[in-house]
Amino acid sequence: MGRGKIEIKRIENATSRQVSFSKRRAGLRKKVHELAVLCDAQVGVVIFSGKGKLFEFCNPPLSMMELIHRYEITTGNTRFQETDRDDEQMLLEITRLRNENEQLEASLRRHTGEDLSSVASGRAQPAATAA
Amino acid sequence: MGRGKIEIKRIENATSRQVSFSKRRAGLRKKVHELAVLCDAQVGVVIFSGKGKLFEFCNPPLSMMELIHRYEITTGNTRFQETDRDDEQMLLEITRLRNENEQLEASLRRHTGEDLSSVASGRAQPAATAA
DNA sequence: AACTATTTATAAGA
DNA sequence: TTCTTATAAATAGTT
Repeated sequence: MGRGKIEIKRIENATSRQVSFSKRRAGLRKKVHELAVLCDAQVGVVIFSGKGKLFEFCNPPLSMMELIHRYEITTGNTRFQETDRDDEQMLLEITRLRNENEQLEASLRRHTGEDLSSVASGRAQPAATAA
Repeated sequence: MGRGKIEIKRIENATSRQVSFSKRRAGLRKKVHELAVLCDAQVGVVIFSGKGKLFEFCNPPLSMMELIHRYEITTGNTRFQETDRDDEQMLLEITRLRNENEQLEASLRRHTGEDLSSVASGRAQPAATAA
């Protein structure tokens, strides 16, 4: 779409490449916006230039990170699956230890009349709310 | 670009909307491919239709997940930061509980000659290797 | 799915 | 870089 037809292959001239990159990024952004609005879709685009500079666009209501999260949930391709499994095990371990602890304290109370504060020192706020 | 100019607002007719969605997705895919090849860029697109169906495209050499990873590293916007903090706290809690437990067991041993197996049942493999 | 009248995007030039 | 414009490409409405 221009003064001449072009082949779709890497533009060798660095200046032309940069100019096309800039123009086509703008074009893509517009297309994404139109697609999202016209067709009621959620769209996110991530672009890294050859030199590694990041460009991104994403239409409301989701942010790019939210969209990525939805993507990961939908595909099941999430590095969180592994993490979540570990977290679940840690949570189970914490629960198990707390129960064991309570039983030990109860047993100890049965065998002594002493205050347990000397052995079971003040407990900090638990951190076991993580998912 | 068609028989008539259209306003950029949600297409109310569901059939037209679906047709436009399909056509424009194809157009977008082509634009993404051209941008990537012509300008030597890495591009990834994620689209969720209104009904939640996922469409994606990403040019080589990266996969979408690899691109997302690069995105997260570049922006520093990774949900791992938060998760890591929670994991660290859980690990600390597990360590604290185990220490407390040991002390309780020791105290209990001091007060009884009994086997503790009745109260402190066999402990499972700890899961505390998560990052 | 195809067609095509139009609109839109953009390559090259200024 | 920004503007211009000739031309290629995308697509809205139609069949």
